Amino acid sequence: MLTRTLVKDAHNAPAAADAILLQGWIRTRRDAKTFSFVELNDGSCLKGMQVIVNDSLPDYAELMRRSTTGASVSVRGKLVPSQGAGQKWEVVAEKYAVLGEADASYPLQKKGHSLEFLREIAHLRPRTNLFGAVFRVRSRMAYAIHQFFQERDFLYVHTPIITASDCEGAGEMFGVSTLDPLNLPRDAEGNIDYAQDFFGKKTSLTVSGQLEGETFACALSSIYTFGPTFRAENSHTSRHASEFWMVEPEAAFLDLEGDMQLAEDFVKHLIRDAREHCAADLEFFGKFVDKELSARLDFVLERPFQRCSYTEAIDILQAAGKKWEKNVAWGDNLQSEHERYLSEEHFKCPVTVYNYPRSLKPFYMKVNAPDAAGRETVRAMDLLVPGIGEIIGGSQREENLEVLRENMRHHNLNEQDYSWYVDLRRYGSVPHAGFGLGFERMLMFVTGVANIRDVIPFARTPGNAAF
RNA sequence: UGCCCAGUAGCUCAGCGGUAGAGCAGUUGACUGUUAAUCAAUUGGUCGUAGGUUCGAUCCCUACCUGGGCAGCCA
Repeated sequence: MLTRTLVKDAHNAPAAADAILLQGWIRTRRDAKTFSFVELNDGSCLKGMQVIVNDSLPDYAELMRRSTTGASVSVRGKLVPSQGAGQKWEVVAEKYAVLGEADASYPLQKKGHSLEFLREIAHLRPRTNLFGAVFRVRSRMAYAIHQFFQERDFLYVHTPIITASDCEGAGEMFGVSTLDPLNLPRDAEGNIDYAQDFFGKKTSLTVSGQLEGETFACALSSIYTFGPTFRAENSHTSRHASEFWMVEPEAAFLDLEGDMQLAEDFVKHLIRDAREHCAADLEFFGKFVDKELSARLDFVLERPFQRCSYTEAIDILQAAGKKWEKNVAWGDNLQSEHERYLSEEHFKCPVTVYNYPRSLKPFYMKVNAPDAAGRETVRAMDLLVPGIGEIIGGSQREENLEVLRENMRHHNLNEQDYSWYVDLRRYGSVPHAGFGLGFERMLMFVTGVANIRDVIPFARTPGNAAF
């Protein structure tokens, strides 16, 4: 029995072969006088394999009638040097079968489609060059994430998807409930009585595994999570999705400085890995998606990321001599236009902004000593990247029990709701830090694809959960 | 959630007060070691939905729906 060869491997064959078996989908067919060219793609690589089907094969006319774009075929034949210029090898079919036809209603054509249209046929778009390439890179990057952390002795921890904790500051949550919405139980005050719900309390889909991740870092030293995350924000932008994947390393005995370095090494590792293992796909993106891609990725690899404190960033923005939509003053959030200016115009490279005003950040971030002007900051950091903006957000966590409690009061949080989290500071507390990287945003950066909906297999955005 | 843009053939778009057009795809034929093949012919549309203005609306107005962009929220 002849085993199947992937198109990718056939292209890399060291020598001609008397018999190989290819199976895949037809991208296009071109008929010549006594034979047809059938271009077969199986998703293993960008480039299809050119198959020559001679009219001497039995049922040639009928086979070609059924060999339309989108049909699936099984081809057994000889791998021979191509007579044409476009490829090294081609396959001369000896046995040729159409497994599944694709009639005229098949929506994918040889010529380009708009990304908006392809989103409507998300079940078929991986059959296009662009999405095949995107999802090959996505798969490789997921692998590279594990490789990076495993090599550094970070343990992979599976934090819960359904959670009763609210990683405050991360965003709105999707509720998880089995209560009948038409007949909700009420407590004495008329509020929904979650005590009668499935878990006996109010639960939601996770917005971050960070708090749970910290508990494992405070036992196993260095951990990471990598999984889906859910935010019920009504965001309509090209870089927000309601369901996305996040990588969240957390390490004990790590400070903000080390956290920033880890983030930089991590991002560079992913880019280097994509360069090495997805070269053909990246070349495709460089040609059809973003002409600057290759130069930008090289540039990012070559230089250290810039670092600048929030306070310095404010000074830079105020000295920029630009008219801002929103004025910049110490204590304000950096707006999109400010972040863009820093990474795209001022530093012209990825930049890590750190030590943000305490008032802007969640309760768990470690508080710095006040500066000369008495201003309070926390050890937070955001990695800003040209073209996308924030790709990583992280911080050193507050390990001091009393300061953490004070922070919780400051944020109007009930300590009882976070008792297990507070315990980490009560028993053997250690300095620790971590960050979250938006996997899709990283993919946008690596591929040059401008919309987050196009780097997720099936995008969930407000009002849209087809498929 | 706010502001903005767009919905016309299967796809990408043009038309814009007088009743609908192109390219591609499809179909038919020709030609050819082609590779987004080429050439010729041809099929295909209650112009997003509902109201309104008008003698007359795809075109102007309003609302809604859908898609997209930007901002906020963040990753």
